[in-house]
Amino acid sequence: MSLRKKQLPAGPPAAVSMADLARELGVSMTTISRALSDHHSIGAATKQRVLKLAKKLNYQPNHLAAALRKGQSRLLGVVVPYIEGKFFPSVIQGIEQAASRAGFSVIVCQSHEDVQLERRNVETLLHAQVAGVLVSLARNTQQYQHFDKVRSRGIPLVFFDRIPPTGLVNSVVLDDHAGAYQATRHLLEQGCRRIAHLAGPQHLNIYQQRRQGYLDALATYGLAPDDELLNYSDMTLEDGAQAMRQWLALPQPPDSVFGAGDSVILGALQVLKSQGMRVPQDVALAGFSNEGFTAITEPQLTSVDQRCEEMGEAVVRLFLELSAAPEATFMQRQVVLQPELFIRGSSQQGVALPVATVA
Amino acid sequence: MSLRKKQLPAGPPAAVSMADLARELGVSMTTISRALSDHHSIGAATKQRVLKLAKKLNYQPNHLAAALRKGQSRLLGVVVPYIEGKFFPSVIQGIEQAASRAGFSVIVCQSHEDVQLERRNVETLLHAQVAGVLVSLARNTQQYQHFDKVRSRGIPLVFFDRIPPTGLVNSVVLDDHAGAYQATRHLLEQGCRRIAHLAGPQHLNIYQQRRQGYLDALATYGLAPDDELLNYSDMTLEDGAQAMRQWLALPQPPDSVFGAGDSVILGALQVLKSQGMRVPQDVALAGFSNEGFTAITEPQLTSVDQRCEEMGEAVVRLFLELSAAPEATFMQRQVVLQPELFIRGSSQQGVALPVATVA
DNA sequence: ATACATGGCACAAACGTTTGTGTTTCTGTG
DNA sequence: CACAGAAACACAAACGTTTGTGCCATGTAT
Repeated sequence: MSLRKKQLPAGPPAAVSMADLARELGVSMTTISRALSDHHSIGAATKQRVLKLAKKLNYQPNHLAAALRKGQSRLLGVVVPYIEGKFFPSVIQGIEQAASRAGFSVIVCQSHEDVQLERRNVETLLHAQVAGVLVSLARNTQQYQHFDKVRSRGIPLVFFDRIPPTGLVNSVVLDDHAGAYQATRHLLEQGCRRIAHLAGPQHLNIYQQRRQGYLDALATYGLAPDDELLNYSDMTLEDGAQAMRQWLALPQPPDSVFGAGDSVILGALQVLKSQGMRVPQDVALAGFSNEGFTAITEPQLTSVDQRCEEMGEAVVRLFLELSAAPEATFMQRQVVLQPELFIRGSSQQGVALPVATVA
Repeated sequence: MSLRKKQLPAGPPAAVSMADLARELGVSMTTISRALSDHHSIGAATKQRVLKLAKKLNYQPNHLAAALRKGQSRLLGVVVPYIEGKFFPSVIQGIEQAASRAGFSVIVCQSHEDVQLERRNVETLLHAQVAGVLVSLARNTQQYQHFDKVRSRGIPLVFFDRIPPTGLVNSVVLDDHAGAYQATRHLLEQGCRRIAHLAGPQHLNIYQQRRQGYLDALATYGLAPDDELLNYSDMTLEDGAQAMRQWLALPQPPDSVFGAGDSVILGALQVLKSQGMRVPQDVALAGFSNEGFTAITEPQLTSVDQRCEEMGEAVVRLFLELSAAPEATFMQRQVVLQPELFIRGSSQQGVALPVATVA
């Protein structure tokens, strides 16, 4: 009724497409498409006109259509066991950064340490036509056929941190062996000689490596490993507490503990304190992952940092290489990052100043 | 050269499409499509044949094409300020669960507390043709035009936890006021009368509500608020430490502190311990969020739990309602969840048994 | 002046679905 | 027997891009 310049279509959002631009400018859609993607066969003047009108009409490219046509989207699928804690969020953070720089978006799925869900997640990602799949394995994943589908579709597949035992994959890992070796050697340098180890499930590469690093460090000092001091578990806080209680009951308890995780070390710490033992004087502690809470326990926990963001970026870099060289999907590259040991009060006297660090 | 049953196409992944099924079965693509989506105009027998062949040939529907045709994907976009800590991962967890039940996948983006990035994230999601956008605002978001685009496209928009001050949106929030009220009343019931408050940025609805809950609880006990005991900050650990030091220097220091977050309370705790004050005897503490670390400090921290997973599920439920009633995009619904107070040692003697709980 | 390369653009066929509108066959009813 | 109506399926046009190829001007070398 009122005198508007143009009667806006009432309900529908009225998305503006290339066809609209083409009509408006009196050129073909080809020209529009090529102008927007900066194709060489389009004149500079035309490009300008197209760009300008696109801004003006607030043209939003439909990535779905593009993806359909090109058979490839700008989506990256990520599957992780969980996103609590510090490690995976940080890695994802790194992935997002690098991905968005390269013009990719990221879908994150959690497997909740369950192969079933992991399988379904991979399906979901394939359905979403992702351009790549980045995976850190669930704890109980022992079979890997669900990943064959990814490769058979020619989609780059990169594992990180928790990778399949067969080396025939592209992967980014931390040098877990080196991290464990450093931590253990640090304990040795503090004078410890009966060093216990809280190990994780050995079918996971990372825990295997950490255990080996521990053993090798002992060997360097000419120490034989003591089976009594080697505990295998799922690395929960309770697991650490239980193991520590058993060790304290030994005729000759350990003088220090290196844990393949931080929670498990926290469990040990709580038991030690409840039994009146002093940390690090009676028993020194070192963990793995450099979780956030390592800085707020008393004493603070020495721990191995995993370069989370770097790992995320490396994963994306590797993906980009793979997708640049389509034939190279069957390549096997492994990127290894170096960890860093954060020394705190749980393993060294004089460092245990929790409040001083805050001041 | 060798005698295989069929010469497999060498390189290409050879994705099987509806056209393939149609050819194989000698029917039209229409039939295939309708059979797969269980349309009523397809005979039961035909449906069976199609389903069977689909399984056999391992047919994978191309969601992109479907989304293109239908103008809507099965993707849900989520924008959160960050994914560290406990809250957002848990909410996302809830979202994922509910979403996958409804056949949706989830894209997660972080705004890193930056409006700029938030804006870009929303763009990215729109480009990905998401079916819905679920947002928790960045700390410094004060303008909201970038969300108009979403609504103008007719895409359901749901805010959660951190929502715009204008009530004209669909949202899911915690009853922050009730949570703060409960926590403060709990301190009052412990005999505290000089209760300080570590408040957050007041332009965010949640911190405003928490402050008000604190004030109202005081009022219930006939206590007037003391400006000296009200501290505003960004709620970091350092902020909490600094405020606590100032309060301890007062002629009449507080006998307890309620913090709008857990980190900020942790900062206060560390200062208290470093100055030889006993918690909760000299100063009782209560925080907000029920972060993981509240259970490992000494004493453990009393805190308000935010029903994270429930929130995630509620967000998706609301989204589903909105997308079911397309016209209702301009509806304004607000779902309010009730928090739960977890009482631990920092506010009540006899509860502070950190190790006993582990045993 | 003819031949030839080149820049700048248009045609039209894909990509894999969904869906409104036929078209055929069959069953039951008047 | 004729006819309405349903059941079961096919046709073909979308959805918004990308891209190989073809066309027509120029401009340059011969």
